[in-house]
Amino acid sequence: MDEMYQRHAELCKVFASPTRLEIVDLLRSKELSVTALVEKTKMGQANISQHLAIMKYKGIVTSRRSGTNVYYALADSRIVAAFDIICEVLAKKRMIGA
Amino acid sequence: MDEMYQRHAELCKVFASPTRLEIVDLLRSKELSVTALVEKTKMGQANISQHLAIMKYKGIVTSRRSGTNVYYALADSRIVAAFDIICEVLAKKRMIGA
DNA sequence: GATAAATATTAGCGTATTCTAATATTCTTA
DNA sequence: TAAGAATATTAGAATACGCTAATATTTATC
Repeated sequence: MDEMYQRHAELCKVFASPTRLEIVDLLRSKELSVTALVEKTKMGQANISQHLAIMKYKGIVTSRRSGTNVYYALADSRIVAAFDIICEVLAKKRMIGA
Repeated sequence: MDEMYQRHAELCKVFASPTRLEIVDLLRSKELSVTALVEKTKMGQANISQHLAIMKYKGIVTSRRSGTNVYYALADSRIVAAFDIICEVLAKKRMIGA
């Protein structure tokens, strides 16, 4: 039971980084290569690779190789659902002014 | 746009701690005093108070004083929905064996 | 096989986080 | 107003995190 919260927290840590959230958002509808993610996020390549490695290890994304490119995609569509719920909560907070 | 991911991440950080997740879970159906939360989580009082302060600042919980007791409750029921979605994703991962 | 492009890995620095111990504050009751 | 219960705050240590720079690996093409 206690270990369950630990596992839950480990998974949530994935969403505790702005860069990883941006990656999730970019992958919500289609897979993208590392290069594409680097261009869109305007972050360093090593950094993006590290974040993708973390997300893959946590089971949030999958990867597939095609030539020299590696394409990443979300492993579970419910991730987007959770993402959007947090956005709703944020939007509500804005209105209240918190 | 970029700041949106920052704010989103700040909110998700609340769920990146096993102790805070346990607090959210304990508060899912009813408000509880700090003492009750300390007893149920078996963590130090200072620690629980700190976590509650973080969660209150982030707008995840509300508090109400009654005598010497302070009762905390979830501020938005959708928090539980997001919590449960992550649990579903975790359960699926268990089956796959990741 | 050498070269070039795409991606991954490693090391290290600065910062943030979580916990404990000690102390302070708030509120009730006598 | 003094004492005790509930809660909050502060300081400090150990650990974890996110980024950059440099280097290594993988794959395709010549």
